[in-house]
Amino acid sequence: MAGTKERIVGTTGELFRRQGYPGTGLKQIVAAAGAPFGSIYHFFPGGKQQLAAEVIRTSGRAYQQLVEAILDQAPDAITAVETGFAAAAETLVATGYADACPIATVALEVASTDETLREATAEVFAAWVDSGAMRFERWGFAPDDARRLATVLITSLEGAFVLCRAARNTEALAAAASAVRAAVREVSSPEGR
Amino acid sequence: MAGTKERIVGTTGELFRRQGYPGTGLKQIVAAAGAPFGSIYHFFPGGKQQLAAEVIRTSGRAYQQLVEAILDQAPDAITAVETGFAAAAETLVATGYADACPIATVALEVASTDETLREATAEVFAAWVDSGAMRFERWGFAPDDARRLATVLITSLEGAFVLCRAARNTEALAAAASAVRAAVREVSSPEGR
DNA sequence: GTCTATAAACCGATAGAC
DNA sequence: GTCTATCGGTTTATAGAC
Repeated sequence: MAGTKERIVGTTGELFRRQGYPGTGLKQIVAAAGAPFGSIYHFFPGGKQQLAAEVIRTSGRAYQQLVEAILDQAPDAITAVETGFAAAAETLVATGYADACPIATVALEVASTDETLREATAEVFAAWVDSGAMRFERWGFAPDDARRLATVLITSLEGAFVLCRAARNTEALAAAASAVRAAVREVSSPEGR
Repeated sequence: MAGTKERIVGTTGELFRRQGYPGTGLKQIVAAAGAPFGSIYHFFPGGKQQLAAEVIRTSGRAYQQLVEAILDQAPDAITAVETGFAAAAETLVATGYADACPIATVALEVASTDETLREATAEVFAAWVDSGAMRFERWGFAPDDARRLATVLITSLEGAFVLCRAARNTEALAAAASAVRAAVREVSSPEGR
């Protein structure tokens, strides 16, 4: 039994993921959330921007926990990459190529248009990198390698999401996975470095 | 001395790159292009959607030629990856993290909302992969490796653009470049395959 | 605090003068 | 082919009843 505010934030997150920030109207949000229009300005006096900032941070945190749950089951980095990309592909297909990254669309939209929201997306991505780096360190990598590999993992997923959603197939996800595996292996057995 | 239509298409491309599709108004387009409002519907009877479709294909083709010009100067794949990512980082910094991929924002926005425009973005990405694959073949890679590496190159760039524009630094671009290099090297000297 | 009504501005799209 | 005026409709945001 979620409160009205939580329902608005959750619904807005789903709409942002599919339609982006300017593409989603407040009217559509309250209609989908089953909430009265005034509730938005009751809970978010700062209007659409304040709602968006909270949505970015909330769905960013939720997605991070989802990915962490997957990564933490893996015994090593290669297995983690394998299962992570497989799970992403499954979700993508199962949702008709709609549910990829919850904030990427908004991140690109606000990067040059809304400094407040850009900072919110930057914080989310930074938290993801930190979270991933911690796990790569746990799998035995040195701090800078761990940070670099976590960045590689996230950028590869994000880039593959763009191509896969456009093409409506998972080819880019498979190719991206192979590159991340290569990057992990190169550090694990550094023969040409 | 570009015609009004070409000026509208060019201006719209720049606005889409920064603000996305629903975030850019037709009024803003004609104002920025110095064209009368009626010209849009004179040249694009299908309205905003038809204009967007032409913008996606046009800027997709232009960006492809830009990248090809860089890749064709490289003697081998590793050098090409190196200079390609370096050029992307330079452009990003020089434009205040605005000029990254010309169609990624729109691609994510329309992927689940406009089937016509989604197909346009899919065609552009497919052409990019074909173009890159041809060059990797020229550098000595087998057809499927070439296609996979081209896909890796494009997805890595796209994903890095998302994080770099959000964070306003080029760290993700550097990490992504290292992964693409690793993927190329792994095929060049396949010891663990 | 919940909900409705409405304001003021803006949207895409159209009509029609020139 | 250029340009302006305007139409409905929708947007974000607010005022105020309950």
